[in-house]
Amino acid sequence: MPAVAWFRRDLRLGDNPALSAAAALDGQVVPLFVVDPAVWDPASDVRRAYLVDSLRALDADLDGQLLLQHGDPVEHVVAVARAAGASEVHVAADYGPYGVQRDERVRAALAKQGIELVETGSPYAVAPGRVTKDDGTAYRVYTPFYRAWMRHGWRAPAADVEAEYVMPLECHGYPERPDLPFALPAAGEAAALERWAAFRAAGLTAYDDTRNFPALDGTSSMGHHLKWGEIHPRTILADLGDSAGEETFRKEIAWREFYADVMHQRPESARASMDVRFDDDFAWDSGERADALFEAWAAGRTGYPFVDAGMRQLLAEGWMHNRVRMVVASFLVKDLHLPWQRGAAHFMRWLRDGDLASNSHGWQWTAGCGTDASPYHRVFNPVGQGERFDPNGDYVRRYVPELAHLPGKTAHTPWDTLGGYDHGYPERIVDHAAERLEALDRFAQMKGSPKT
DNA sequence: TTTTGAGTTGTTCGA
DNA sequence: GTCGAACAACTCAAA
Repeated sequence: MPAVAWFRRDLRLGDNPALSAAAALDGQVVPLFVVDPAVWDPASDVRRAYLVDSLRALDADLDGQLLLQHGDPVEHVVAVARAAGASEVHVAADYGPYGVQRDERVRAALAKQGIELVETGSPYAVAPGRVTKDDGTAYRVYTPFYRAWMRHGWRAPAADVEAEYVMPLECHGYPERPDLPFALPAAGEAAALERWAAFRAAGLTAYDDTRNFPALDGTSSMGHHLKWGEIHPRTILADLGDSAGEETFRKEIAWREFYADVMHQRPESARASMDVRFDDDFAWDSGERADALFEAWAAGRTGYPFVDAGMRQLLAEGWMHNRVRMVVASFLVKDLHLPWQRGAAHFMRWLRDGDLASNSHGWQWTAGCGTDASPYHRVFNPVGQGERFDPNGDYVRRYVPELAHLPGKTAHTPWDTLGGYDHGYPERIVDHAAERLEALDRFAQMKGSPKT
């Protein structure tokens, strides 16, 4: 009797314990992916295109046996399991706010047919909820979490699977892949393993030094592979030693796990500030002027070159360097006084690697309302950050053509440079020094102590 | 039990 | 130019 392996955010065959568990029954497996309107409909073109690419790669790895269905998972998972005569549906546990309730509904519907939903593993090295303080509650500070996560440890990568893949129903085919004005990086398990090998060979040793400089190819670019589970973090961790670069990269993996753990503990924190004062009491701006400022930010027309380069990179590539993500986030929240949720939604729309937990909590860190929050007085200077992390101005010139004529670091200060505005670059939409003081003032006006 | 010190990513100001 | 202090309040672990 075959078992169903229902893929969701684990689009790979290697190091896949849920797939191994499905194959362990009698070797026959129905590999299923359901294109769920609840996930598909709100997704941007970037995210849709990447998902289609990733599904095609998985299908190829399965010799064309991936069964695609479109619609409500409750309906389709049950129908596929019944058609296959399966008594078990195997999944990797999903800990996201939507995934948890979806899986509850599917579990209940399957149970009515005498079919079991079996969870094996998760998209994390350590499943959310496993690392706790001695009193059993969850960590709210990263560094203690990291130490406890290291002590907890994780399994070795799972063995390769031997299975016969079968398709008991007609396949619905791929959803339409939107045309993008740019090329996405290659999707799929082979591409993920290739990128990981290349990064290990070329970038990992210097990662500690180079990851903060957006003009360099110093980051791993593994985010989109991890987001869809084309590689498991455990596969990555198994390759990491103790050099400075490896330790720093392990800590980045741990950030992903920390934020997933926090969101599991507080599902509403995907949209709501952990410190509720920031949603209830804080003096965010709104209205026509605020909307115009938001549009300028989103389009990369704030007049601050480093910010604009980042926002334009996002639109041009579906990706933004992490250092610049922090700078543009700080600018939206502390210079424009707009709520972090507006920026987070824009990021999730455009980032090919947008992960709900990391995105929401990264923004909350910047806004000062989240777990392990940035101190309120930590306001990034958009010019200083540019001069420090893009000292030659290469990053700015790459993404802001109106500044391409300005040499070296002068690209960061067109207002101080003769001919700085000759090619149509916009004036600064706000005065950073003034808005920094305004932000500090609004924080000071918020009453009481943090309410989490 | 209480106390103490550290805690991803910063900036400004004054000496 | 460099350097330390100040910019809060809270969480957590260790002493």
